[in-house]
Amino acid sequence: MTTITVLLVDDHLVVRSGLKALLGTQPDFDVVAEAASGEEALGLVEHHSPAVVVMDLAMGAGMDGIEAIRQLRQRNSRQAILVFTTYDSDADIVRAVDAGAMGYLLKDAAPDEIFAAIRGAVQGKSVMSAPVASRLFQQLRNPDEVLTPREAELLSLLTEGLSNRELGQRLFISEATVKTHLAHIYAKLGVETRSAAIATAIRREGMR
Amino acid sequence: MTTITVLLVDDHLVVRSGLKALLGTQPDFDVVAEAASGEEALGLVEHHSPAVVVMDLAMGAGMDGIEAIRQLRQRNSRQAILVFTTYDSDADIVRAVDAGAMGYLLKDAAPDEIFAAIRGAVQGKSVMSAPVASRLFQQLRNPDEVLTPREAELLSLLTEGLSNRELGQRLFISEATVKTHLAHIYAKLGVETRSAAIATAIRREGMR
DNA sequence: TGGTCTCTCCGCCTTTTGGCTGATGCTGCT
DNA sequence: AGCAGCATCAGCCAAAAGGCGGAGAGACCA
Repeated sequence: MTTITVLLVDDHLVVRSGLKALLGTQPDFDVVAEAASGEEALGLVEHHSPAVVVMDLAMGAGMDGIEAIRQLRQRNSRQAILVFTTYDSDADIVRAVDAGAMGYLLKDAAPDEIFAAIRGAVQGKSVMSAPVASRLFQQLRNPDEVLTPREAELLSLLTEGLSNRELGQRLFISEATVKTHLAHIYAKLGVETRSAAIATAIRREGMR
Repeated sequence: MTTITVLLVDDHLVVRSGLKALLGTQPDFDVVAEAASGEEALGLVEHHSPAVVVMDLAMGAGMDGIEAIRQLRQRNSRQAILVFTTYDSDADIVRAVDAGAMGYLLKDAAPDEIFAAIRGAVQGKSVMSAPVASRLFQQLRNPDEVLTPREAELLSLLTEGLSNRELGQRLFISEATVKTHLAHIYAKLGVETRSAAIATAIRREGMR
């Protein structure tokens, strides 16, 4: 039995100590360090070279989890990165996998599920919670409903409450183009109005 | 030194065990039970009569934290109830205090802050995290920005993505009245458009 | 080469929203 | 009695958003 060294990254102390206590019940896990922010995580990975990084996405201040994952990947570190977060937002899942995460777990996952995910991650297996997986499958099944990068960008700005004119200025495109994109977004989201699009977008993305 | 019995209520196992580990470092705390849902919490309070109930607001399924607090209060139980949650949403704070919570802590609070809050709660003191307190003060200082019940009702429906016409039909008022209410809501929220109102409303309410 | 996506842009027309002013009835407080 | 706040409604007008059809440029892939 090989020992698996783990770095925990979460801005909430209670979550870190809870996870640490949980992993402590397994003989093959060794939590070698904890970080409360993305910046801290980068430094600790350097010094400890853990086999697995378990990372929350929503970090209170500074670098968020996605960015931390991206930077870890760029430094060609060989850590397996597991996302461990509260919400199963479509955008977060895609972005995390895109950034190089090996797996995606929800915080309400059963202990055994968490253990299995970590053990799998070091072996190169990617593991995700059932709700997360089903979301991804649905996206694969309905490619029509997947926003293009540009559309996603627009939608994101839309949830800031910008007008068409402002959207155009911000993205350096004409208002006509903005309207075209919006029409496509509405169709894909299955809504008829900007308001409904904002509502579903914000709710869907898990927020904050 | 008296021992303070505590019931933890949170749907996330890691949070519960983290909090338990944290409270375990203090000699005067005794976590007598844990619940993963509001329903479970009600039963456990019956059997254990803890001095303090530490409760998360966002429970995955079933009864949410606010409702659990309300029901505990109705059963004239003498427990001090502490809200321990991730987001400092205006609405949640108000509703929790209204339902009978003694304090409102954020999950990123420092350990000492958590300890102090629990010890204070049994003595009838109400404690809240600094960001939470400042939100409440701001509401007291700027009563102009507090929505009337009717306005809040409208805003809530607004975040469903309804049009003015639909709002009117739903509330049995004319479209003219809807517009009047909306104008007031925009002014109080400090926004100019429906979109921005929806965005700030949903974000402010903490969501999920 | 041809087909498909994506992003970009146009015009025209209808509907929706928002700003402004003003007004009524009710309630509660002083 | 008088005043303030709330909820209700109206009309008018300008601005914003949305629906419809069409279209060109570049990327990518079979």
